[in-house]
Amino acid sequence: MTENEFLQEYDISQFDRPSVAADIVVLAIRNELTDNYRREANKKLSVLLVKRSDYPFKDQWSLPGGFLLQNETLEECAIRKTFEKTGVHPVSVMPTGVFSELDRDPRTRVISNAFVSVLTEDVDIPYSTGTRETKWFDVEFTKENDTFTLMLRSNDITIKTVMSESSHKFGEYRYKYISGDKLAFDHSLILSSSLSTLRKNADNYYITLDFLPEKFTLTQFQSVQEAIQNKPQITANFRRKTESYVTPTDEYITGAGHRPAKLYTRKEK
Amino acid sequence: MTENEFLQEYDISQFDRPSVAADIVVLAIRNELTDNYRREANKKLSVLLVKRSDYPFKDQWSLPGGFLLQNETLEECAIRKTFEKTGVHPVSVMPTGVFSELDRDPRTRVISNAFVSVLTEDVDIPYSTGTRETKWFDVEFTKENDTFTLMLRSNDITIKTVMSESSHKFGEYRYKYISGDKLAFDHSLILSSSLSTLRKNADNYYITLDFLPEKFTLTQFQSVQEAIQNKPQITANFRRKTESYVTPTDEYITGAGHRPAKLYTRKEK
DNA sequence: GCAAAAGTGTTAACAGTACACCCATGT
DNA sequence: ACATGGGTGTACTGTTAACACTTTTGC
Repeated sequence: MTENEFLQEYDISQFDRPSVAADIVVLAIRNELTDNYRREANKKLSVLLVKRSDYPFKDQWSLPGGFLLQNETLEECAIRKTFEKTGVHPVSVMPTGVFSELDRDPRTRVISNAFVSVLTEDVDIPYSTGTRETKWFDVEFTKENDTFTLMLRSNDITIKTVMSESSHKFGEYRYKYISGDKLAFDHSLILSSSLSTLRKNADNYYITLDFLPEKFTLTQFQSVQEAIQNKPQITANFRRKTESYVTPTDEYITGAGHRPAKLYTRKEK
Repeated sequence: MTENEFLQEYDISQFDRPSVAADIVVLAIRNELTDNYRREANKKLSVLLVKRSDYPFKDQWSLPGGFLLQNETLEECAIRKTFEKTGVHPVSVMPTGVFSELDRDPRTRVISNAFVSVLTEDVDIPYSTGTRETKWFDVEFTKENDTFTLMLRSNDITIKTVMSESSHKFGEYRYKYISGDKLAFDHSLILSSSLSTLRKNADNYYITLDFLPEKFTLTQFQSVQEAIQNKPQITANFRRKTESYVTPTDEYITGAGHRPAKLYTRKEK
């Protein structure tokens, strides 16, 4: 038998196959409102959640996501789903892990591939449009002793989940539920794990830069870095540390009530 | 309709489902032979490859791997496959990425989940047992300008693949084939990508420690670190840098023709 | 005794931290 | 004028690199 004959007779239905999905943690840096035209807004990290309209977990909040189509890669699936839910077309998404536990979906075996997308350009955040089924939630993920708390807050909804770390091998973060509210499926765990992975990886500046637009100011860069890692930086030091990662252009941003900021592009490695 | 009624009527066959597989880069630190009873052996990184006995890619070398069973997670699948091919039962394996390109398998759509396992305890390496269909190959993966070369050497076989980097976003390394020999499927690319991911992650000492046995000497630790990163360390400095990652026990290894070495355990984070 | 690995001490260079300070702008 | 973010200089501090050196063992 030749290779061609073999392939013609190959029967794919002889193996059980799980369903394969992508779930995306869509994050945005939300500017808090200020009454001062000069003052820079406070930055908060928000995540986009979708209220499920069907079973299973009907009416519960979940990460956007869906099943992989036959003619797309997982990254393409994640980008497509992000676009369908937010209207934003990210150039790329960051993989944060695969969730293959047996009972994570009550319908059938589903392997979920998690991704993170950080939107750094201004998004129209439908923060309080009553009846929509997608909403942005402020994210706080904090550790106290061995307990992790995920707080998700929209203007009228608070989802609080308490977890512990179930494994921390090979730089992967995995959590298990202790008490409190839950998102649909294991999405509270996927969200926590993806956020931890993003935070850890973001100490490599290239990863933050991959989320920024082509041209950006150093303050923008610093804001995104601070929002992701939830840690303030001293400007002078941040600039020196990131000096080798960026190239200055000769363009400036004006009209902000203070000295114009130089635009930079990322330096290729 | 209730959630239970929904689940009873749910038809999983309505969606196309790809096949899901795990492929494992099984690495070992091979000791080169020495004629001096006192002298420490030179350390080389080796990878376990399997000669395919069936179509497709019949008679070509490939990474061990196989399809996910319904009652196991991807990690369990990778551990099972590692055991089936090497006889070694690793406590855990490190995920290094998902390969979901459309045409990577000529039979049908297959999503491959890549893992790395580093065996740090002495393995019986069947380095030159003629007719076996699994063999250890010395690994060299080097970069020159924008060209990457993967050299795999067994005693009588040399597989040399030349590649370029196809993407380097979000800390993921992806390569594309330029010229030379190939492993079956896209396994040359998976191997290169997994090795790069391992090397980068290994600058976090916890990841190297995750591969070491419960008790180890600092020289063992340093050897594994050096083999993975292919970079010699100055002992005095290595010890100071890793001091906060390990806890000394009061056991010693004797009988090596020189001063006994203290055994250490990894310090939990 | 001696070769080899185990393990320590000393110094210099470098990168990161904290903070004081000046610059350029729109209202 | 002035508040604000943009941007720079400097002194201090902790980490890392390089290398010289001592200790302990089996043959």
